[in-house]
Order: sequence, then C-alpha cells, then structure tokens
Amino acid sequence: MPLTDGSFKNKKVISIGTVSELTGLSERQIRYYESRKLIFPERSKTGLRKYSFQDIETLIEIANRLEDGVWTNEIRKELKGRKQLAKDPGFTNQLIKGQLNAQIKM
Amino acid sequence: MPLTDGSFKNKKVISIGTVSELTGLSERQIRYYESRKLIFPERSKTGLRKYSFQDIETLIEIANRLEDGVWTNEIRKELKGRKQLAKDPGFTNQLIKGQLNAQIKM
DNA sequence: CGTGTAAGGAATTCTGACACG
DNA sequence: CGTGTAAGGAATTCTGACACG
Repeated sequence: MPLTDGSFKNKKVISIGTVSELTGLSERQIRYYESRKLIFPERSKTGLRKYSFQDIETLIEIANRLEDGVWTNEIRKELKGRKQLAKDPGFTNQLIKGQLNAQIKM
Repeated sequence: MPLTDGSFKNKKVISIGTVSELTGLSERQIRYYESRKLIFPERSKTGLRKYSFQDIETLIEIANRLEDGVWTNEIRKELKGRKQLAKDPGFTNQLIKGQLNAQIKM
C-alpha cells in the first residue's frame, strides 16, 4: 500500500517549542487552548506534549478567531462542526514494517 | 492556495527522540547515518536536530539496506539516485499568514 | 564499519501560582 | 478571559571519547 500523504497530517510528533515557532503563538497560549478543550495533543511516555500538523492548522485558526474577538467557548463550538476525519491511514503500517525489520535483524 | 499534503512531508520538525521511536533505530544510529551523509536534518537555533517524515522514510530504507549487508557508502549512492523533489510547496505560506495575523494583532 | 555506553553540559518542557483585568 | 512570568524539577539532546571488532 502506497503511503498517502494524509497519514502525516494527523501524526502527533511535534513538540510545543516547534509548534510555537511555527504558529507564532506562545507556549502559554498553546497550553491554555488545550485547557479550554480546543486542541488535544498526545503525550510522550514521560508527559511531553506532541502535536500534529493538523493541530498547527487548528491553532492558526484559533488565533484568527480570537483576534476577531471570539471567546474560546464559542471557538470550541465552531471547531466541533468540522469532524476530524480518519487518522493515520497507512503511515503507522509502514513504520511497523520498518520496526519489524529492525527487530528481526537482531 | 489550498494546502497540499505534500507540504508536510518535507517539513523538518521532529526531534531525534521521536524519530527513534518511529523508526525503531537508536539515536546513535540516526546520528551516525547523518555523519555518513545519508540524511540531513536541520538544526534549531540552539542546535537540536529536526527531521521530516521524508527523513523517517529514508531512515527505514537505510535500515533495510543495512540488513541486506550493504555499506553506508553504497547506500549513499543508492539514495542519490532518487532526487528529493520540491520541498515546501505551500505550507510555509500558510504559516506565515498565521504569524502575520498574530503580529498584526499586537 | 556500525553501534553501545558513560560523562558533563546545555536546552526543553512541565506544573501550579501570582499577576493584570 | 486570555496571557505573561518567575520557580524548581524532570526529561531531552548534544558532543567527543572509549570500546568492540
């Protein structure tokens, strides 16, 4: 199965510092939007937040809505409208292949 | 301009620990392949390596070739065959928009 | 050649809180 | 409400080196 690019978009692998650079938002803001239930990063085993490119797009959208004077409560409702579709259609499979190979090697 | 998914694939935003988890390779191996000129991560301002999803695919490929008993020197040649095409066709533009908005807001 | 590891330091991220408003 | 900051601690990453082979 060919690797469809859509696989990357929802893979949570970016740390908060990088997200901050990419979006222009402060880490404080990014964490706050999470507490407001606008974004849902995953956590590494040790608790570090991990974001996807999709999250970054959502964050930019959130920043734009806030500029318009919209409250996070309202933004949450707006965001709920757009269902986040199928995640991970293929990429993990490829990764597993790579890891299996690595294992078998041992 | 709509955001083409290809934009994500070449964006260097993943740190080495995450790459290690995703590929099953040790950080030592990943850094070594860089010293062998097989992969070319970018660096954050403070020197931390950042990889793209494309790099991850390449790493899995490298691991597979090594299992076949191929030397890094040879793998480098093989990799050179496949030109890494256009990077960043659009994503950065969108990010800049978000950041500009953020700036203007101030 | 390719990879593991201990070593010391630098950079990152986390949480809870005080602050302003 | 949304965001800044200082505080202390925990987790991550970096480089150069010794080791095996």
